[in-house]
Amino acid sequence: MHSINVHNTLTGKKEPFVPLNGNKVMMYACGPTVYDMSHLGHARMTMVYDVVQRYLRFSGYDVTYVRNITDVDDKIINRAKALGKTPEQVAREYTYTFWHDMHCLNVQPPDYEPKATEFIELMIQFTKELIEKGHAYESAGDVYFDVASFKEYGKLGKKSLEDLLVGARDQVRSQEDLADKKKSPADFALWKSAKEGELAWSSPWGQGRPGWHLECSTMTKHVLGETFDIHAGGEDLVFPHHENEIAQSEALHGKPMSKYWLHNSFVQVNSEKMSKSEGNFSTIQELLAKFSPDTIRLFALQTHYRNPIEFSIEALTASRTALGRILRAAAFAVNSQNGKSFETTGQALLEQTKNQISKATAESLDPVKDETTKQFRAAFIEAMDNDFNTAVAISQLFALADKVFVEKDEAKRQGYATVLVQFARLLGLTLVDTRKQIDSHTVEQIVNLVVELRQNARSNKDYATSDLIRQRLTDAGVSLMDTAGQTTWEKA
RNA sequence: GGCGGCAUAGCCAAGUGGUAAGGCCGAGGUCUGCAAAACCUCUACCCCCAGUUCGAAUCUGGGUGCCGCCUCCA
Repeated sequence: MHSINVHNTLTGKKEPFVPLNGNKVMMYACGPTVYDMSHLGHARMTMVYDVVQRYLRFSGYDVTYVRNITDVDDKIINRAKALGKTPEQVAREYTYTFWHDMHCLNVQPPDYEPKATEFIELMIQFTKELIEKGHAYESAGDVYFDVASFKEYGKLGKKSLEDLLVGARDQVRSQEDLADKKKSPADFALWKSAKEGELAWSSPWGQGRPGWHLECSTMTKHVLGETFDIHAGGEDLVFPHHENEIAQSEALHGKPMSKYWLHNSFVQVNSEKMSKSEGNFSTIQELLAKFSPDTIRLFALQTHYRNPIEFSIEALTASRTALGRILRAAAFAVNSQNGKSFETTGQALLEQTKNQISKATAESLDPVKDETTKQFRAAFIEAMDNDFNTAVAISQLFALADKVFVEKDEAKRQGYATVLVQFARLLGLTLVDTRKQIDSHTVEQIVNLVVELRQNARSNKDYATSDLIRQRLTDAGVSLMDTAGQTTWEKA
C-alpha cells in the first residue's frame, strides 16, 4: 500500500518503512526540557516530526504520536534558583510558552504528551527491575546503570565502550565526586539523590529524582509498549540520550526498543549550532514578531530534515518572498470571479481538508483530475516517500503554483489552486493569507497621509473633499480635530 | 584523541551512476499612466588530485576546509 523509505540511525541506512503491527504506527519524539524559551531549533524539530506524523496519517497509517515534556531536570532547578521560583513554576511557565509557540506554528498536538513528573512511580519501578536483573546498582543514594552489563551498548551512537572510556577521562577528572560512586565512568544515573531542600521524591534509595534518560524509557513503555515503531529526536540526542534509553529498555525487556530511529539535523548560525549555550539563538516568539508561521515553516522545510539549516534573516526573508507566490496562487482557490459551482464545491473541498486529506481520498477530492494534478500528486508523494524529502515536495508546490498562474481556464485554475492548498496543508502550511492584515503602525501612517491630503484640499479651498474625508473617517471611527496650524486625530 | 557527517551558482538548497530540482537575488523583455503581480528569456565545468566505469556531483583512495557527538542541548 505504500513505499515510504526512512533513514534509520540504528542501521545508518535508508530502509522501507514497515510498521510492527499492521497499519498501526507507534511514534515517539523527544520533546523539550521546559526551562527557557523555545528557539528555532526546537521549532524545526517539532515541525519536522509534525510533518512526519501528518504524512504517515496521509499514507493511511493509524498513528499514535507521543511527544514528551521533560519537567524535572537540573537545568529547571538551576533556572528556578536564579529566578527565585519553584521548579514546578518554571516548568509550568515554559510548558505554556512551548504550547503557545507550537500552536502558533500550526504544530498539531501529539496524541499523548506525558510529563516526567507524572511517571516518577513508574520510573522507580523501572529502576528497581533493572537492579533486580543485575543491570543497575545503588551507590550512596544514587542508582547507576551498569553499562558493562549491556553488551550492545554503543550500537546507536556507533561507539565502543573502550573508546568511550578513553574519551571519558577528562570527564572523570571533572567529576571526581562521581568517580568513586560509579563502577565505570560510562555508567549513567537512573536515580540521583537530592540535596537538602531540593526537588525530590522518595524512593527505596532515599530522597531523589530520576535521571534524564529514564523518563523516555518509562513513558514509551507505558504509552506505546516495550517495542514501538519510531523514535525521533534531534541528532544531538543520539548519544548519550537515546543510547542510554536503548540500554535501559532493552536490558530490561530483552527486545528492541524501537524499530526505526529518526534524527533531525540542526539549525546553524554562521555554520555553528544554534543553542542556548552558544547564545546565538532566535526564540520562536522573536521570529514570529517578524515572520509569519508559514514563512518559518517553509524556511524549515525547504531543507531536508537530516541536513543542517543555515539560518539567517536573509534566508528567512527569501522564504517570505517565496511564500508570497504560494499564497497568491492559493488565493485562486477561494477568490472565484464568477464560478458559482466552484464557490460551493471548492469551498467545501477546502473545508474537508482543513486538517488534511489522505492519500486514498486525494484523488477523489481533486476537482480537476487531469494530467497536471496527477503528475503533481505523484511527484509530491514520491518526494515524501523518500525519507520525507520536504524540499523536493515544496519544489512541486511551486511548480503547481506556476500552473495556477498560467492556466487560462478559470475552473481549472481554481482546481489547481485547491489541490495546491490541500497538499500545502499536508506540510502544515496554513496558507492563511495575511497580506491584507495591517499593523497599527502602518495604519497610523495611512491616516496621517489622509490627513495630509485633506490639508492640501483645504489649502485649495476644496472644502467638499475636505468634508468628505472628515465624514468618511468619522464613519470609520476616526475623529479629526483641526486646531491652529495642525490637525490631530484619534480613534473613538 | 575517538566516532560520525558535510563541501553543489551571488545567497539558501534538492539531487547517490547517464550529463545539474526549487526558492531568493540579479539582467533583459512582455504587460502597465507609473508601480506591483504575472508571464518569457538568461545566470553552475557540482572543493582539489588520482582511480573505477562506455559514462560520476553521485562509487573508491588521498588531500584540504568546515561541522556535530564523545559533558547539558532539538
